[in-house]
Amino acid sequence: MNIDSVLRSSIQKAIQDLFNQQVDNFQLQPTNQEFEGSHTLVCFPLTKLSRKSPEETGKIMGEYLVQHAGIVERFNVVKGFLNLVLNDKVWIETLQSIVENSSYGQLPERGEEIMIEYSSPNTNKPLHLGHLRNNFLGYSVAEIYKANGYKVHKVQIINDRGIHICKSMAAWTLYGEGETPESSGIKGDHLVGKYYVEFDKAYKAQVKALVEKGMTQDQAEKEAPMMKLAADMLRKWEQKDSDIVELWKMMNGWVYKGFDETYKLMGVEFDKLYYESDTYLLGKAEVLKGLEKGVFFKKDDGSVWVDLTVDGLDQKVLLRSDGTSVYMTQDIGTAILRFSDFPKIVGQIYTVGNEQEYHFKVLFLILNKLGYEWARRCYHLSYGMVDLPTGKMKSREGTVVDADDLIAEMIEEAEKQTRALGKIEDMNGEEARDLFKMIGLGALKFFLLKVDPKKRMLFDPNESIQLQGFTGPFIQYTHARIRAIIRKAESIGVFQSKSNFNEIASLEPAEREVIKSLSMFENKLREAARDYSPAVIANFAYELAKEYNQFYQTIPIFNEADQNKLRLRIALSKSVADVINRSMGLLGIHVPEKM
RNA sequence: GGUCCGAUAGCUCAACUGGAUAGAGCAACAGCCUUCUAAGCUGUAGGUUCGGGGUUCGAGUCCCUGUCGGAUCACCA
Repeated sequence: MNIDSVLRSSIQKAIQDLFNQQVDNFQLQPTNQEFEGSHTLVCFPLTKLSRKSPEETGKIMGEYLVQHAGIVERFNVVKGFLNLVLNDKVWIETLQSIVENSSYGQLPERGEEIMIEYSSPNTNKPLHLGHLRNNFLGYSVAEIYKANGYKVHKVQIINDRGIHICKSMAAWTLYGEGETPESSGIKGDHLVGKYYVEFDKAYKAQVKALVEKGMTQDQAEKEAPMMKLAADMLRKWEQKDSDIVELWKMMNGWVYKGFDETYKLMGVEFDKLYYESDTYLLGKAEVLKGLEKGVFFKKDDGSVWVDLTVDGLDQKVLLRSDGTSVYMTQDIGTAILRFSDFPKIVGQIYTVGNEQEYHFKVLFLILNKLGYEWARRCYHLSYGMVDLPTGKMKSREGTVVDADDLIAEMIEEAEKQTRALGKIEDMNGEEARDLFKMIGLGALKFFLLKVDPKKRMLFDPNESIQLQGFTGPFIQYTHARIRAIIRKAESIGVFQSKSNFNEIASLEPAEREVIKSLSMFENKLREAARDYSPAVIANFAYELAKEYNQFYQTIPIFNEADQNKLRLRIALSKSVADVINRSMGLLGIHVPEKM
């Protein structure tokens, strides 16, 4: 049963009967901890209907509900707030229905498909902390949408061409001496990244030398031989020069192999990959069509523009005067391509940092102007930058936190702290390694996902490896503890008869609180999807675990002589473990049987 | 300069979209292991929600204004 909707319709009926009015937008909120009750009706807005004081209104409503709504046991009114105490039978029935619902936390199929893009790295350097936030967010939002009944397609666009990769290619050609991942033992993406740094070093030295010889900064930046070489490679690549294309393929191949390893470690995956080298020429035809339709306009020099001044934005170039595409053109083409690849999707979610907010605003406006109905359902999942205690991450200053290094450190730290507690002596080597990985990654993912995606966040390495308090491992630990209880319950045969809680008359407060938390899960799922926010799930999972730990601490489960009550406690525990497992799964975090 | 975000306990974050005395974790202090895992639980202390106006029964939340951060405004991606 759904308590909220039952209660809402009772309240609606009460208003109807008492005040002879049709209202359905009254405010029903959770009761504050300090007052008795679970649901609170805010009475101020109702005073217009009742023409009585808020207190009086609350009292009348409360009395009516106790008499007519079967589920309200008693009430109290504090100021204008009507606090409702539901009878324990309702909570017991709620638990019963959660226990019996094997797909609790999976909302019904909507028959809609949606696409989500995330990761989308450049191929000239390895992934870093910013990519971790991006990937974890994208993966998690995809899972949240699945749980909301959507069919989800996860994609990324790999920025595999352009001047950035040519820089790495240029430096490798000059200084590489044939070095490969195999010959050096360096992971492919890191090796290519190494030459990207080499390029930058050599380039800067050349610019400096030219400026000292009297060139202006601008001129020097264009004239430096390193840059000319990279630009030349880009030109040759576009002309499909076979030597350059071979080199490009080889180095990108190294990077992909490296990325694959990192993605595997991170536990993210994709249903389809788009490559910029395939899509960068798309969109031009669309722009020309739009030009014919009069959606865009042409300037005297031949360049094509969109005028967004009526939308409060500027004019934006879509085709250069030489007829070539820009980034925006390509994104228009890619969006349309994706809708023809997946004709059933109703929209797209782009997981991209907030520095590109303007870009996506423009992109969606343009798609809309081109007449694509689905443009309304395109959403930029914009997230804030990750800062370090030392300030911003800057690749040039070497303050970037490398994804592979960070994950390795987290796992190492998890191992150190786990071993120190001495609880895993009976595990074999492989089990232990899996556990360290689960805990290390759980800590990292939870740390990055518990914060509202929109907000920029601070990554403090010391805090992220903490395993106590509002952390992933705290929740994993709660799960492991419950699993120990379930194992014990199984060994003494508690599950042998089917659970039926009808004969239980009342609950302990701690039990009631846990059921209350459990019952919020599906609402949280909807909220998380609506807000594109895994943080909603992270907060929920934490609240649930905390609530359960209080129960665990105050009530010794197996001391209970009444078999029905014992079964209820075991069933309650199992439901918590299941919901923790499921909600952590939505964050891409695994939970252990023991830790 | 225009536009858009943000500012909440010493630190990191919440606050059900306008509701009650603004909540957690970390750090500090004081307690709880012969019991189902102490990666836990209980308590103490910590606040002019950046400043100033306004809107109303009620504002951390909405409006105006100022201060301080950040992003963005390329025939770059």
